Amino acid sequence: MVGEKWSLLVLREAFLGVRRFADLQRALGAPKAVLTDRLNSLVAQDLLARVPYRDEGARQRHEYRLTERGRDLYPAVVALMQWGDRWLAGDGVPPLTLEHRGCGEPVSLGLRCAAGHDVGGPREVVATPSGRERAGETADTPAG
Amino acid sequence: MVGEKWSLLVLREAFLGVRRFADLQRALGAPKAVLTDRLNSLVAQDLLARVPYRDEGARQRHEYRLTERGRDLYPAVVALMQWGDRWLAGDGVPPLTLEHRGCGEPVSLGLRCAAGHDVGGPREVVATPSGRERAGETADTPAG
DNA sequence: ACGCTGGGTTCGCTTGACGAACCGTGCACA
DNA sequence: TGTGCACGGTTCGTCAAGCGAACCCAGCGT
Repeated sequence: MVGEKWSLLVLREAFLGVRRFADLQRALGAPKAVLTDRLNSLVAQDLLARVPYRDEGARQRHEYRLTERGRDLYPAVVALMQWGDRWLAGDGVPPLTLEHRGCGEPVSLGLRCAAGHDVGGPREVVATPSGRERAGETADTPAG
Repeated sequence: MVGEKWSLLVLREAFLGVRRFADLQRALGAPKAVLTDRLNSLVAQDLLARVPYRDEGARQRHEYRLTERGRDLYPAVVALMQWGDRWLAGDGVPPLTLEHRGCGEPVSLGLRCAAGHDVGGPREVVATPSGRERAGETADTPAG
């Protein structure tokens, strides 16, 4: 659903507060036609909403704002950003630090279980489809 | 980098312990040619490694295992899975619950700041490129 | 010698991404 | 009253990527 080339990038910009077509285009460098298409499908999927706005002394236009469904993708986007900051540092794009509004401390994303333990990675996790056993794949020792 | 259509799907299966070409192809339904291509580029990007194995009474073959770089994408994949379980439930694919190995409690992904506060969403976060101010976009009230 | 299996490659077609050019509405200014 | 401009698109032709079906090859068991 977010597998098309620009979808996640558009959402990332949306999370950073970019809402206008031209700003998105500038920020991403995507061709207009593709951006139009991607925005339309994000709207169709109810990840973005097209809302009218008007600047002082300008005609009415539309901007694209996150819906609840779209906002809920925030962790996924942050996870990818953190990965990029960790592994792709120095590729031209400076890392982006996220700070908790008010408290000012850096924000990070972590996996933890209901008992409060931090989870380090896929090895510490067992996946079961809705409680039942997963059929006999090679799944007993994941992710090595 | 993970924007090609199947990359994240391949990684998801990898996190679930699927390592073999044929199993990946069965699980994903991707055409062989595309899967080959995707696996090669994931290997080239050092997200997967191609390691030899041999089953009893079979010839030596290769399987694809996550590298550290690849394993580090786990939070991103989990985030997308949780999003899917929340918003796409009932679309045929049953949700997958992740349990902490040993403790048995369900695992979930959360955003929190260094002071220990849970962060609810993009509104509670201020993004700054490596500490400096972001240029005058429309970024003062993000993600509405 | 033969066939089976896993892991591919090749082929022809369709779909998507791309940049450049064009369009149309409505404001500002002359 | 007309001209220019900016935003937000659409259209067009080209080129890359995704697709299913068919084919291929190494090596094992029989």
